[in-house]
Amino acid sequence: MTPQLDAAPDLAAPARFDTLPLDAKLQRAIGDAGYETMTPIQAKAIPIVLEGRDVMGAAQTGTGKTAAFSLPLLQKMLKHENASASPARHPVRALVLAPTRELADQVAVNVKTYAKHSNLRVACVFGGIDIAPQTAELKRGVEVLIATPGRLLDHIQLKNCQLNQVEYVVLDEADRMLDIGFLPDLQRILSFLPKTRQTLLFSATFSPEIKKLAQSYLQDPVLVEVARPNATATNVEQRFYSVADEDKRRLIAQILRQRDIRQAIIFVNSKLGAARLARTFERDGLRTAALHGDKSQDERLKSLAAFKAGEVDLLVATDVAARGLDIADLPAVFNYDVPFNAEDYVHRIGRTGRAGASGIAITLATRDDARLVGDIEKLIKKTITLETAELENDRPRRRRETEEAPAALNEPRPMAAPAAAPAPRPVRSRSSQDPFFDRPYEPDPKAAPVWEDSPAPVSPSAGVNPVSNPVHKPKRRIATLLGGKMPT
DNA sequence: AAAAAAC
Repeated sequence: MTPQLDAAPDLAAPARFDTLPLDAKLQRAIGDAGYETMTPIQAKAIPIVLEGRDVMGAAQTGTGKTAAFSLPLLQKMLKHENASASPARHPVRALVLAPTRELADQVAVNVKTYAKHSNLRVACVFGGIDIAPQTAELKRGVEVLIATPGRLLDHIQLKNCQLNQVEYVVLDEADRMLDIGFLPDLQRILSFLPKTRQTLLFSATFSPEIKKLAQSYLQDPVLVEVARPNATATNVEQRFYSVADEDKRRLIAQILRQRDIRQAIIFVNSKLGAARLARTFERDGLRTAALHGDKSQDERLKSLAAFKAGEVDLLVATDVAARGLDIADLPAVFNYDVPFNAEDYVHRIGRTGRAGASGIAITLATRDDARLVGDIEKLIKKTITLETAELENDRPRRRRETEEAPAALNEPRPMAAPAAAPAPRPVRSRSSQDPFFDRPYEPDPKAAPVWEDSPAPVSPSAGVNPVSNPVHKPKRRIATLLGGKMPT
């Protein structure tokens, strides 16, 4: 064998975590998690963070940015790990900010996993839930704090935590944290931190304007880019369909069946739209959950957990779910609405195709969406071909009188609408045009219980009829529902 | 045209 051939595999081999100068406690946790080799963003960013430099890191969705900042940050934190033994006040040493509560929670779960063999105390605070337990935890002292901006400001105001000795700040989804909606809160929070500190910004998307703005929050930063910013993950198949609004639901049903997709997130642009669409899929008997800002935090976390656990097949969500959420092996993402911001498109479809898996992203565009689709094309630098949706079963036959109606239709709908509520919409009149309703109903005895088993009405502020959930009807899995042929 | 983030 020639020396060249011997050398080649070594050069190509991805760097291993165990080559990093990380404490044995962290190495053990990495090993426990089953991680061996680093992703490109991890291989590049971790040594630079360890050096103490400010970093602006850009890498595609699903390539391990959380570990890229968490591991070196924890390494740096280890010098504080026995602060809990000291009777003095315990200042926060590292702060991680995230734009949504679910993402903050997820980051905290990750950081805690990496920190589990150390004595570091990691806490997470966000709004929508009882503040008292968070206050108690903060007062006992934490070294690493993960937070959403609003609740953190609350805690600052209440003097529940001391941020004047923060050494490390991470902005996860940094471009979002720096955008106009978050910037005032962010600036207030930063005003409580020491000027001398290490700042890390990570995202899959950075616009030129945000990049420039970000410079003012960084000192002599290193730009770590493993892909052109705004690049979509290469392992996600992207398709765009031109379709009328009223056909969108049927097209989704058709694609789910044709491509045998077992689970999907369906993104819509508004909370009301999410609540409504989720309700229609639910009426169709699909195991569906909704995730949007008009739901209680308890419902939001339950929706996400049920989806992650596979107890729910369709998650209808607003952009609250667009960024960062790591749902293992999610096969598909639908954009029921084209997102208003092209960046959000990159993040939405980044929920699939994570950690090297393949995924499919399907965007449904009406004729009014041409400009938004153009924006996406420009951002991701890929040519978009708008396909015309070929709807099967365009004129479904009417069910004959003698034929037994699907059980789903015969079941009494639990419409216990309060007297004040408007009458439920007449869903049945549309049923014969709806492929879903023409499916025979086969209860799946093995189907996992649906989390909504306790009444979880959509928030009235969402403007949806406050009918209680059809909870006692077993939900059908997509596979069961769509497994057979469509009626002709 | 919206969503998110505190009470």
